[in-house]
Amino acid sequence: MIVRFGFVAMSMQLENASPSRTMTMASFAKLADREAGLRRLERLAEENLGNTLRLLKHCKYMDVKVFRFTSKFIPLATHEALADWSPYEALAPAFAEVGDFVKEQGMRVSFHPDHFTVLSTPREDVLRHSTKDLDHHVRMLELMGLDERATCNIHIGGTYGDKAAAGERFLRHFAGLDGRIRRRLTLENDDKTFNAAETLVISEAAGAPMVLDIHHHAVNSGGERAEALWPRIMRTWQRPEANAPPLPPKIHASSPKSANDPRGHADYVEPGPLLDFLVAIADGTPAVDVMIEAKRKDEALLKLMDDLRAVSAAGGPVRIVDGATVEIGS
DNA sequence: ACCTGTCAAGTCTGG
DNA sequence: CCAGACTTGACAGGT
Repeated sequence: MIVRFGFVAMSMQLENASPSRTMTMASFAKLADREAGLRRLERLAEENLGNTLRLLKHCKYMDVKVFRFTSKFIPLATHEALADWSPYEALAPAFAEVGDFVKEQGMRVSFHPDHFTVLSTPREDVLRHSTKDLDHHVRMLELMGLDERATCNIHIGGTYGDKAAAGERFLRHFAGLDGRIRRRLTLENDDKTFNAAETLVISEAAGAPMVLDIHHHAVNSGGERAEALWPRIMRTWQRPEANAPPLPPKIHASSPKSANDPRGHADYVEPGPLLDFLVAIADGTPAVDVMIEAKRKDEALLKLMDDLRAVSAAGGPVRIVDGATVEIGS
């Protein structure tokens, strides 16, 4: 089984390379010239995209093929007070430049709209904002010229005291989305509400791939073993409706911050539990991509690769392929 | 140069 | 019904 590792949004190694510089609404509102303010937001976005290109070049240097973009490229992009503003045309060349590099390098990229995007909501206004946010993310991928292998990962959302009803509402709202949005969505189990087994049922019903977060599963397992769910999770990645070739399943990996705060993310990733899981699924799984979600970002990935090199050198079930790829099992 | 409170957004819990 | 927690990088305003 080929395992490619990736990381999220930013680098702890590159200096002054934030991809998510922003401006608060309070300081925007203070500006005398609104048009000049909008140009300034667009300049910030260009800077964020430029820094993302630097990050992608850094990925190339590290052999990293799997990367998640920040959701904060364009400050205040979907803010109600700026609804008349469309930054997309002005930013098209900067997005295209990022997309061209992704395609040149054959990278797998994604977004993870944050927890304000909730398709299980009973509130009409929240659904409208969520849909707008998803459209915003998909539009950025389209401006990059990336096909439907570039996805947006979301959680099922809140339960509002009735998980079954929330799940049904999610499916109804999901079905109501534009195909161009729907076909890019992946669904992830979370650490509080919809666990892996529950997310899997919804993924299957929606026809959307499921991202398995093994840390979330460790703290919200519902009594299931992730290995037992794996064959079904794998099948959700066949994506017959997508206008793009199939992708390897994706896994999120992080480690508990402490016994006190088991849901928090630690600086680095403990190799043990991750390796155990990968060994357990290696038979019958040709390839997976593993997103490292640790506080130390790319440094955590490099440290994990060091740990895996040590396992390999000690005769463990790991073969190092390159700086961010290993082979496990046969 | 460095520190602290705040930030557009949603949901859950506890009072 | 409302305040605070959750979680996170970066701003904003202060020293």
